[in-house]
This record gives sequence, C-alpha cells and structure tokens, in this order.
Amino acid sequence: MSTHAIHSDALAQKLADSGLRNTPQREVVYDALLTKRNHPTADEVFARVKTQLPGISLATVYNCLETLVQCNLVRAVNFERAPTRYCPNLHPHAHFHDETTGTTHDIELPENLLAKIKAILPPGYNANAIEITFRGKMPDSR
Amino acid sequence: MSTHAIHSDALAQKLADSGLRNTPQREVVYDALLTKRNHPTADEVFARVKTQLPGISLATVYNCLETLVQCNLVRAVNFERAPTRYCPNLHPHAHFHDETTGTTHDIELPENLLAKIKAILPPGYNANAIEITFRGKMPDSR
DNA sequence: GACGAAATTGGAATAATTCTAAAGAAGGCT
DNA sequence: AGCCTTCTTTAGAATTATTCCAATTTCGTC
Ligand SMILES: [Mn+2]
Ligand SMILES: [Mn+2]
Ligand SMILES: [Zn+2]
Ligand SMILES: [Zn+2]
Repeated sequence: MSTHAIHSDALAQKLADSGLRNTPQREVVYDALLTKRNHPTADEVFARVKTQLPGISLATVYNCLETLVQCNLVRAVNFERAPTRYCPNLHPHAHFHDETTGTTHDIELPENLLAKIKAILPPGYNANAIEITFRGKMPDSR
Repeated sequence: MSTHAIHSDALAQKLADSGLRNTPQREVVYDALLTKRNHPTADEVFARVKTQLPGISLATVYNCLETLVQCNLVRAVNFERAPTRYCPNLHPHAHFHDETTGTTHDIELPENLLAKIKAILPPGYNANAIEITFRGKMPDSR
C-alpha cells in the first residue's frame, strides 16, 4: 500500500466524519500539501494541482483548502497580512518565518511548554487555539 | 505636566531618533492609540482622529501608524486575515482574541517564559520577533 | 523669503479572498 | 433505470484592506 493510499483513506474518513463527500479535487489538493510540505499559498497549491487536474478552478482550491481546515486535516497559517499558507502537520508546532528567504518552517512544540504557555491566561480565559510565530533569520539559509 | 505631554515628548524623541518630523497628524494618531487601548483598526483610528483633526486622510492614518510601528512605539497585531490592529503596549505580551465579542486583550508574558519559548528554536534559528496569539472565549464576556 | 526635503492628501490601483448564480456530479429511493 | 435532492465545482464579479501615485502643503534651513 502506498503512502498515497493511506492519505486518501485518512481524507475519506475525515470527510465522512463531517458528512462531506470525497472528490477528486479534494484528494488532489490534500495530496499537493502532503507531497511538498513547504507551507504553500492557495496560488501555489493551484499551480500544483493544475498539472494533475487541469480543469480545476482557483475557487475550488480555496473551497477544498477551507474544507480540509474544517476537517482538522490542515492548518491555515498566517503571517502578518501575507497570503494564507497551508500546513498538513497536525502535531502541535510553532512557525518560524525566515525573513531572508520568505520560507516558513515548523518548530516542534513540547507538550509541557504548551501547557506552560496556556497557564499564563488569567482565570476565565479559555483558549481553544494558540498560534506561536517567530520571525527572523537563519544565518545559513540555503 | 499632563500624561498627554509626557506622551508627546516620547513621540517627539523617538521620531527625532529616526530622523523623522513631528506632525499634528502623528501626535493625534499616537494619542488616539494611548487614550483607548482596545487594539483599534486603522479605520477605527481614523474615526477617532477625525474628531480632532477633521481634514486628516485615511492614507495619512496608515502612514502615521506605519511610522509609529517603525519607531517601536506601537505594535501591529494581526489575527488571521482580519484588518491589522494597533497596540501601544510595549511590554512583552501575548494577545487573546475573544471569538464571542471580537475583542482583543493583552496577556502579560513573563520574561522567563519568553526565554523558554525562544529555547525551542534549533541552533541556527535566530528570532527577532515572537507572536503569541490565543483564540477562544471568556465565559463571562461583558 | 526662497529652496529642498519630508509629509499629507484624494483618488486610483492592487490583490487575496469571498460571493454568486449556473452547471455538473453523486447518493438515495422507488 | 429514472427521479429527486443535495453537495460540489466553476467562471467571473464583487469585496475590501491596504498601497500607490501625483499633486499640494508644510517644515527646517539658509
Ligand atoms: Mn501522499
Ligand atoms: Mn495621552
Ligand atoms: Zn506548519
Ligand atoms: Zn496588545
């Protein structure tokens, strides 16, 4: 069994859980994110999936990405007002935005640190999502 | 001496440090942020400052806000793709976005925790800014 | 008071995303 | 199989926060 099939099954399962249909468009969009995990924008995903499904529209790419986010298969990642990027890494992680290259990198976030961060919230504040973003340079960006 | 004057002096000082001029527009924009620290958008700042400087333009409000950010007197705060909000709190702090009310609140960030968060970066990653944002509900939002 | 640089202004332009309305699948039922 | 309903996709228009532009105004200096 290829990893591709494994992913398709995970997608079909999550879609079914949400009462949504599986479609070629959703499969190819999800696969585009999994194949090259460099936090692409919707436009970049559009370019990738057109090679596999030439008739797909940009609106559909936006629709599919939104669906994947709703299904908790993908995270939308925002940095300042730049175009939204998409990340299929489901582990708790922070993002590092390299100012030199414009690239975005995952930073593993230890569970205990996540708990410590949540603990700074005063009583009554109930968070259901945390975003941690670094901006800076990697001295040897290549 | 009023707190107003103190702030004007801080502004004049920082502008001079950056080789920029002090102007009525910059003063009134900065004062609008200091007077009601609820993370207003540029539009909201525009509405406030028009009462004091009726001829001011929205473009100038954007220009002044950008200048204040460059001078490190104000932080630009982004939440997903919503309009940028502006915060004159210079202490290290996180932001909590209340989904119920749409309001944004400052969360003090202890210095040692900030250090621990920076420590998760692998060697070679050099961050010069960190954004920490919570999204959730305050049970008794009023 | 003239000069050059910096700042402001109104309006046009930009660009990511969302909306809309119509056409195209798909699933369930008989 | 045929019908019905619902979901999905599609192309293009609309939205909107922000930026850009060219023309004026203001400011500091000589
Ligand atoms: Mn795959
Ligand atoms: Mn004041
Ligand atoms: Zn990621
Ligand atoms: Zn703040």
